[in-house]
Amino acid sequence: MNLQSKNNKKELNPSLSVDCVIFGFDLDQLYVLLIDSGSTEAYSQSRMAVPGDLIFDTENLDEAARRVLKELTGIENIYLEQIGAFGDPNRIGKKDSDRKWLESIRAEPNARVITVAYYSLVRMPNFNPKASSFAKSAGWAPVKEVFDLAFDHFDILQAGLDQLKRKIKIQPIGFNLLPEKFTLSQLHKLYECILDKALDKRNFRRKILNLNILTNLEEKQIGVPHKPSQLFKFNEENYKKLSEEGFDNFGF
Amino acid sequence: MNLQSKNNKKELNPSLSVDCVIFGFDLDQLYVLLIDSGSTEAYSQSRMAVPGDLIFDTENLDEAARRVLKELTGIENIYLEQIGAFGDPNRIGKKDSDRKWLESIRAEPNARVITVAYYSLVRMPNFNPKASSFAKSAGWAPVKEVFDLAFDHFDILQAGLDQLKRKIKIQPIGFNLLPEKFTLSQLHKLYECILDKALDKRNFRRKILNLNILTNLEEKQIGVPHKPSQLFKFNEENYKKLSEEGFDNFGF
DNA sequence: ATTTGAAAGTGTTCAAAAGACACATAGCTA
DNA sequence: TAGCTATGTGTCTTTTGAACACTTTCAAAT
Repeated sequence: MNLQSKNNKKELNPSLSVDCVIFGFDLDQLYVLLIDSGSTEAYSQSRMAVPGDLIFDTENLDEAARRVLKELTGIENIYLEQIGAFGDPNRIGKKDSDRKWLESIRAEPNARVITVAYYSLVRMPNFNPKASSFAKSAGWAPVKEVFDLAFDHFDILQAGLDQLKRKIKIQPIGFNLLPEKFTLSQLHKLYECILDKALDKRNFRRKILNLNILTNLEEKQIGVPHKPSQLFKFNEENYKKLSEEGFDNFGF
Repeated sequence: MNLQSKNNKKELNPSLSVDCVIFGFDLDQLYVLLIDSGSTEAYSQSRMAVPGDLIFDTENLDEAARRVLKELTGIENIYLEQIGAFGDPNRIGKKDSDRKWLESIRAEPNARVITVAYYSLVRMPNFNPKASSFAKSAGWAPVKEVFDLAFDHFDILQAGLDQLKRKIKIQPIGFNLLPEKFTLSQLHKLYECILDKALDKRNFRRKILNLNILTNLEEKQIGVPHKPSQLFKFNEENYKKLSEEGFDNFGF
């Protein structure tokens, strides 16, 4: 940082926000939590976006992201990782609909806003949007059915998804999307959804079991109309040992 | 982004900067370009930092980073990748020396500054700090000998190094650090320096040659006091083909 | 009671890649 | 011409990845 140029007119004092791409998984497909930032008095069209807020004075970036998540979903201690900063001068004013919305709602609709994007993984059943007060118009959308979002939020979503794909190959963060007790099939399905490709069932099981980061709960599914599956949970201690040994590849 | 809370006192209008971790390689070890932001009239202690500047009104984040690089080194078209945003409220005021420096040089020494960090890879001989007008006090420091930098720049350096390690395993960006013509030993050494571990010579050669992204120039080193080595160059076309086929692992 | 449907669970074989390892060669220099 | 120094090369073993099909268990329907 070179802040010697004290009074250069060209310098920037933008607003700064965080935006959170919140992923969920319902044992069948991957979802993202979207809010409808339209449907206000002044702007009535639906306008899906990733939740976010301006950053406060005293909080660091992670804290701001956690606050947004907490306010929206009530959930704390969520898995959270920074995607990066998005700061195109025109990022919030590219589309007509964005400009109209900004005019309807902001004192300075042309002010530049730079955002720091995060993605996070939550256990979907822990958050039912309908039950939240904040989220009058929040809901889970299947990631594959999202094509268009406010501002550059579609780019942010894609960047989050890319990072999740990369990350899940080198750290077992996927457990944050599953219930505490889960079956190998569910885990298998999760990896297929995130990586967006089919994985051989037997090979997947062998590999994940060989990692030794699952504890077999010696407990079975009940009430399912087929052979009941063993339930497992994530074994954090073994995972710690594994990572200390310098583990860095799931190889899926 | 949820900008509905127009006039909330707690919101933030920070300054925004970019900081660039510029890596170089002299065929022997990895270097980082540092500037001495001390040695001004008002503050005379040496104070090494990564180069950076405030972001201007009209430029996007990548452009700002490129501008900093250009101004400092005169080099354009450098390989550049965002590391992420660093925004701890206290990131520039943690150390006594930082606070003193800020007081000596800034109108509002306590103003919050959020920075977007980049790392970039340059061919060291293309930039000799001594020859640059801007960089009266810029110089290359061996990465392994850097222990302490201004603000949170040491953290930023480490984050850049980590990202470089990760990235070089899935994209051959290392060529940006080598001269256009290089030997396999030089490439080998580069990978060892970045990954900070020994790699078997024969296995390395086999793997890198099998990728088919090197063109043998049928040209030899001259004047070396040992068996002269073949020279190679990076074959961009073959690399493009390779990545389109879905290549994502160097496996070192 | 029997059948049906649906997902669970399980091993082997083949091919490819990773890892370990040692000596002859070419050019400079003294 | 002897010595130094880094180059360049191949094989074997082990590990990992990929392909592949049938039996089992339970609930639900008949």
